[in-house]
Parts: sequence; structure tokens; C-alpha cells
Amino acid sequence: MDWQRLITLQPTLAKIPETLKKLAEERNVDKGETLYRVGDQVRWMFSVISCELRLIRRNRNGMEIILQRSRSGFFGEASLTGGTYHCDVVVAEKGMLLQFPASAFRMALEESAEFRNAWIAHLAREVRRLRAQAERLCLRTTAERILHYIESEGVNNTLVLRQSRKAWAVELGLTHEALYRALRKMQADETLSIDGNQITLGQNN
Amino acid sequence: MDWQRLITLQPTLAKIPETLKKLAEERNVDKGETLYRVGDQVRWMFSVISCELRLIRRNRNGMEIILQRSRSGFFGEASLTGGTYHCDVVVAEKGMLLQFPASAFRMALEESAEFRNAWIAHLAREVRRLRAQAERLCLRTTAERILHYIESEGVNNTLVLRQSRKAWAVELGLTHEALYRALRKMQADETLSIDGNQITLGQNN
DNA sequence: CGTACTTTTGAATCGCATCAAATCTGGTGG
DNA sequence: CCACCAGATTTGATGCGATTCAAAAGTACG
Repeated sequence: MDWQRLITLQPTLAKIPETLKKLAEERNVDKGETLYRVGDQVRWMFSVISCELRLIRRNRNGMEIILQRSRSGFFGEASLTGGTYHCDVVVAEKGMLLQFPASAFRMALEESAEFRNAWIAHLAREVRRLRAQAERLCLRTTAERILHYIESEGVNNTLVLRQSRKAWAVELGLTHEALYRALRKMQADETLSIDGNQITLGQNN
Repeated sequence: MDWQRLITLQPTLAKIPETLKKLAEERNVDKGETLYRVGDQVRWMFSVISCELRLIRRNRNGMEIILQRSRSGFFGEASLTGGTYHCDVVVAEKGMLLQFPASAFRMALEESAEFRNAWIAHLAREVRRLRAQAERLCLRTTAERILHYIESEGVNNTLVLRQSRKAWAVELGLTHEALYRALRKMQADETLSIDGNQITLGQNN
């Protein structure tokens, strides 16, 4: 397994102890596959590399509501503590993920102080990021959300986009059309300037 | 300090070791007060009991963007690891909070396995909750967000509201008017039935 | 008893979603 | 190397639903 490459994609993986790394497995998953069902024992901790996973709950009409959607990073951190899943986990887009035995994961957390601290830091960062995202999604207009994103995720008033604009639109809770139009208008405004995947704030914000 | 009452408000407080509890301080804060500025050393870990705190960042025009807003629970978990604040923390609404010395908090995490596990579980729950909230805020219509909220936060298709509808509207990223109107319509639809603070799903969802 | 806040309803406006379609892009296989 | 295809990007027209502004009624609390 090429840990070097995986770690560049996901820095938290760097802090995983060797003993746990040895137990990790790459797994290719297909669209529609169900990784877990409600009530199943938690056996694996997943780290999404290139697929899309969804944590869903079904109501009595069989309609599903999406609780989480993940295209990268650890998935189902909350299940690690408890014993069984409260939701279903399905693959929405084929690709690859890493899986670690949950018991070994828990044990590694107990035994390695370094890993444990990295894990706490990881969760805390995730909390901060998600709180900022929720705050952003409460903003009413497209332009406000874009500015908020650049000011919170960018460095030095500049954002380097690491995903397609279409994917960005999803993260911003917008349609891609709305995003494209707003970007164009804000460029005309000189609210921001765009150079490929690099977006910089101008003076009119 | 009345820990019994505080714990009912915030279960995670129950797992705090006695030594750390002794170091906790109640603190009354006034609107406009600044608890921290960018670059300050992290000295305290806060737990919001009854005020509103905001984590904000200012751009060069002095305009502030809100990164987080908290009306209850731990605040600034992410700062605990690093040494200094990357944002300002201000009081948006007067009230009371608990503060723990950050160094003692970190030490307690090292020394008490029980507390540490509780903290990891707390962070993981928070991550799950926030992911669900972000997912919900991406839904387009008021009705969808309400249903999502009940299905993810409620028990047995029933939600017991622990806050005013106005505050709920903020959590849903809506104006209170939109929420009131949607609730009324959904009652007429028999999508849900409302009895005071108890909201139950009907059959038409 | 008054004040502050929540709840409720109304009317007008506007921004975004939606549907549609054209163009551009990178990657695949013949 | 070119043809082709899937996906991303871009632009247009339309309608709906949420915001906004306004105001009245209800409620809690000192």
C-alpha cells in the first residue's frame, strides 16, 4: 500500500501507528453497495479515498434522508465508540476506500498517546470546519457564501480550489449554475479575481 | 457550583475529573466583551451555559465574518491543541459560561482514560451532528429541512423542541416567518401534528 | 401593569432553482 | 493521431418560494 501518497491526500493518516497500518486494507467499492445496515456491529473504520459514501436513514415509507455524504476523509467517527450502527452506509459513487478493523483502531487509540492526540486534534479540526460550514450555509446569498468560503478556507485572501466548481457548488449548498453566474458577476465587480483554480479577493467586499 | 444542574444541561460535563472541576470558574459575560483576540495564548476552555459566543474573523475592511456561533456546549475545542487563537471570540449576548484552565484541561485528558474517552466520544458526536446539520442546510425547501430535522434529531418520529421556534429557525437557516408558515401548512397537510413543543410526523412525508 | 420578546399573518419583491441547451475539456479506445 | 464520449463549464428563460418589511396579537416576567 502506498502510504506516502495516501498521506498527502489525508494528513491524519500519517499518525497511524505501524501496527494499525499493517491491518489496513484497500477496498474497491461499487455504486449501490451497502457497507453497513442499521444494527450491524461496527467492524471497520473507513477512510474515503476516492468514492462517495452516504450515511442514510429510512423513514417508514422507505424514503431515505441523507445524514452525511463523504467524498474524502474518515467516515463514521461517531460509530467507533458505540457498538452498532444507527444508520445505513451505502456507496453512492464507485471508487476506493481504506478500512481499519474497529477493535484495532480503538486499541491503538488506547495505546499510542501520539496517535490519540492526533485523533483528538483531527476531530477538533473537523468540528471547527463543520461549524464554519454550517454558519456559511445559513448565509442567504450566493455571493456571501463565496466570500465566507474564501475568507475562512483561504490563505491570505486567496483560495486555491482543489475541486471542480461543480463540486464546490455542492459544498456551498448551491446549484452549479448559481455559482458560475455569481463568480462571473463578482469578477465584473472586481470583488474578486480568478486565475484558473486560484481565486483572490479584490477590494469591493 | 451546582454541577448537578450543569450536567443536565450538558452531559459531557459529567465525565470531567474532580481535580479539573475544582479549577472551573463560573463567569458572567456582557454583550460586546472580547474573550480573546487573534494571536492570544489559549488560556481557557469555555463551556457556554447561557450566553452567545461568536468566533469571528475580520477582513481588512474591518467587516467581520462569523465562523462559529454558540449558545450552548464547549466552545473552541480546536484551539485546545494549538497554542494561539486564529480568530477573535466575542460575546454576542450576555449570560454565563464556565471556564477551565486550558493546561489543566490538556493534562486531565492525558491522565484520565475515562475523561479522554468521553472527550473523544463528545467530539465524534459533535462531528456527526454537524455533518447532519450541514446536509440539512443544503436542502432547498423549508419543509424538507423541517422533516430532515425531525427524522435526524427526533426519536420515534417525534421531536421535542427544547428551544423557541425563532431559535429553531436560526438553526434551520430560515427566517422565523418561513418556519411558522411551513409548520402551519404541514399541519394542514397532515404531514405532521403539533402539540406544544412536541412535533410528530404524520403519514404524508 | 408595562415592557420585551415570541408568535402569527399579510403583501411585495427578488434571487435562486429549475429546465434546456450549447460549448469546452480531458481521457479512452480504435 | 483522431473520433468519441462523459463530464464540466457556460448562458438563457421562467417560475416559485423564501426573504423582507410591516404590523398585530399573544405571552412571560419583573
